[in-house]
Amino acid sequence: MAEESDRRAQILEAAFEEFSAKGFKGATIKSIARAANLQSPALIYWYFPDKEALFREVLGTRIPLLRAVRDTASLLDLPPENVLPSIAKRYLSTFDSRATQRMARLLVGEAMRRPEVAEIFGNAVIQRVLGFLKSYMARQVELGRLRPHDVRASARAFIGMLIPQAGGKLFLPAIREDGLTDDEHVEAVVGIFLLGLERKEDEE
Amino acid sequence: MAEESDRRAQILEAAFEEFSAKGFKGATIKSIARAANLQSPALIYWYFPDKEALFREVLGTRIPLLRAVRDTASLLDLPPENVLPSIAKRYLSTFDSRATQRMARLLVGEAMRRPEVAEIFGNAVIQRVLGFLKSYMARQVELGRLRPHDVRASARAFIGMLIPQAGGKLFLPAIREDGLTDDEHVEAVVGIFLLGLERKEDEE
DNA sequence: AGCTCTTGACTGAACGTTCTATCAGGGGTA
DNA sequence: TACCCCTGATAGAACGTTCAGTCAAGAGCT
Repeated sequence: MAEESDRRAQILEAAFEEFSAKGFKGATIKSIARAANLQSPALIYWYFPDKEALFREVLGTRIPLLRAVRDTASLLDLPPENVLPSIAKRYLSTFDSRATQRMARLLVGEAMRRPEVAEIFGNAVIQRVLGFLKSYMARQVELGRLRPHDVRASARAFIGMLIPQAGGKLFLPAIREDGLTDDEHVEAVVGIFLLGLERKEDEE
Repeated sequence: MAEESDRRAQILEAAFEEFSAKGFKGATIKSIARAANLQSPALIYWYFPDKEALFREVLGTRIPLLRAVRDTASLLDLPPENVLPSIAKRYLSTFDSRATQRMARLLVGEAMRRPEVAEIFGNAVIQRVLGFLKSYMARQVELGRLRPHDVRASARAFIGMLIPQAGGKLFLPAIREDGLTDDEHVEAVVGIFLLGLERKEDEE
């Protein structure tokens, strides 16, 4: 059980590479076999019943549990001046990893056409991130560190503010043209966000 | 010149439908012909040299000049309390149109795999929106209505705050689950944004 | 008017290639 | 021998594309 078959892993890795670069339709069994250095594409069918199953397994084994919101229970009570910049930077730096970039391209690209991928994407990634942010915001309102507001909107807003910057890394070089660095962006938007949600002095 | 050949338009429409639903690889000449009610797929080759050219023409003729940032020169001097909610609502309501939804799916989906689509997308849509927002923000800073700040970051932040909500309409039903309406979202995030960029009382 | 010739729009059949998937069999190890 | 891992050949379908040819509508001539 230990090795989980060298070959299997090798095929999965190559399939991940091909699928993320060309999409499900664009990647072929032959191209995957070539990328995996297999002498014959037929070998793939020894490990996987068909292309569809191979694709599903790539998705299943490679979905990243986003580092940015892992081990977050302990963060709930910490003040936003510390937590938000840290989350934002971790979130953006996630996209510096080649593996994450490929996974994101794969997920976003296929989610457009395959509802089941959209669901995986929505549940595994978006829901988790938004869910954490909502509960964090709610907790901070409770603690009186943020003014009362609709946390569904602020959670969307916070993660959304980072998306154009992430998009620049992923597939839109046009965005990068003005040379704004991650740190500059995070500092600016967290500043706006916190001032915008500051508890008013005359309240409570 | 007036009609631009009924048939041609008919094929373009069907191709748009097919490409946006299944992607370039997923849509076939045959499926496009069927969608266009042609008796023979061969007819497509009378109007277009090949599939690639058909795809390019679909992109070229269907790219939306985003309503949200059209005729914007006149907005530059108007105060953000009026302009920003209006832009945000127009931007989000754009995605209620089926044609825009399909175009967005097509652009985002193919931009992942085709750099030339990413470039079109980047230049035709993103650059225009971000460009307008940057100059608007800069102008408002000049007028003393917003505090001085990095407009590259605030432009990204403003449009970004709306993206999760737009994504919910496009392909991520998971986001819609908490029932936040466009108007609620816009009101909340514009509130945060404006408070966050308010000119401080003791300045100037 | 009647006739032929040309042209633009369209079709069915077919081409060569590429795709996924199958299958009979072979080498290595126990 | 028996089993697992692997291969080459190939089936069968689908792909984009080409091509010869049909057909209705008009142009030009008589």
